[in-house]
Amino acid sequence: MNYWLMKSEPAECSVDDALAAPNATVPWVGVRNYQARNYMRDTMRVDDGVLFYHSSCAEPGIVGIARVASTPYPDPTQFDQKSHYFDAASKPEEPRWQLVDVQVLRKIRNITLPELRATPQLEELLVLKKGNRLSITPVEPKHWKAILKLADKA
DNA sequence: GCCAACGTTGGC
DNA sequence: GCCAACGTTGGC
Repeated sequence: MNYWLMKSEPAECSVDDALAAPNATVPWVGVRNYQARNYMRDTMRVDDGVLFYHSSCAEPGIVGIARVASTPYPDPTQFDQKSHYFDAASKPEEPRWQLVDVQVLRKIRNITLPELRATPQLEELLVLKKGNRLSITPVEPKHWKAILKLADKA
């Protein structure tokens, strides 16, 4: 069992949007970075833990606990000419972009970026590292536990 | 809007 | 394969 942090822009898909979807499950569309894709395609397993993170917004932070809810499959938006994520170079017989479904299990209070940075146990959390831009990063078990503990603090 | 950091592209 | 130019991410 592995753990992950996955960034989503709330203007695109917030944790509330995900909760409102059938089974609180959304396809993680729009990843167009090979390293992030490789995590979804090659490393993620169903039931892996996911920290749902809001990025590019007023209060960036971890807002939900989720799980990987499917095996990888082609991101349909890469073939949709009207989509912002359309990729003309990707062919249906050889899809370039794969995704997984993510199911939100519970919404938590927003553990904000400043709070994460102020937590000594999270010093090595990848998403806090300088220059990190990856939208999907692995999370160590000790970091997962520390964040769950923070989630339940008042 | 700014800008640091990083990824991708494409000419050579 | 190198690397400059360009595009994107994402916090502030």
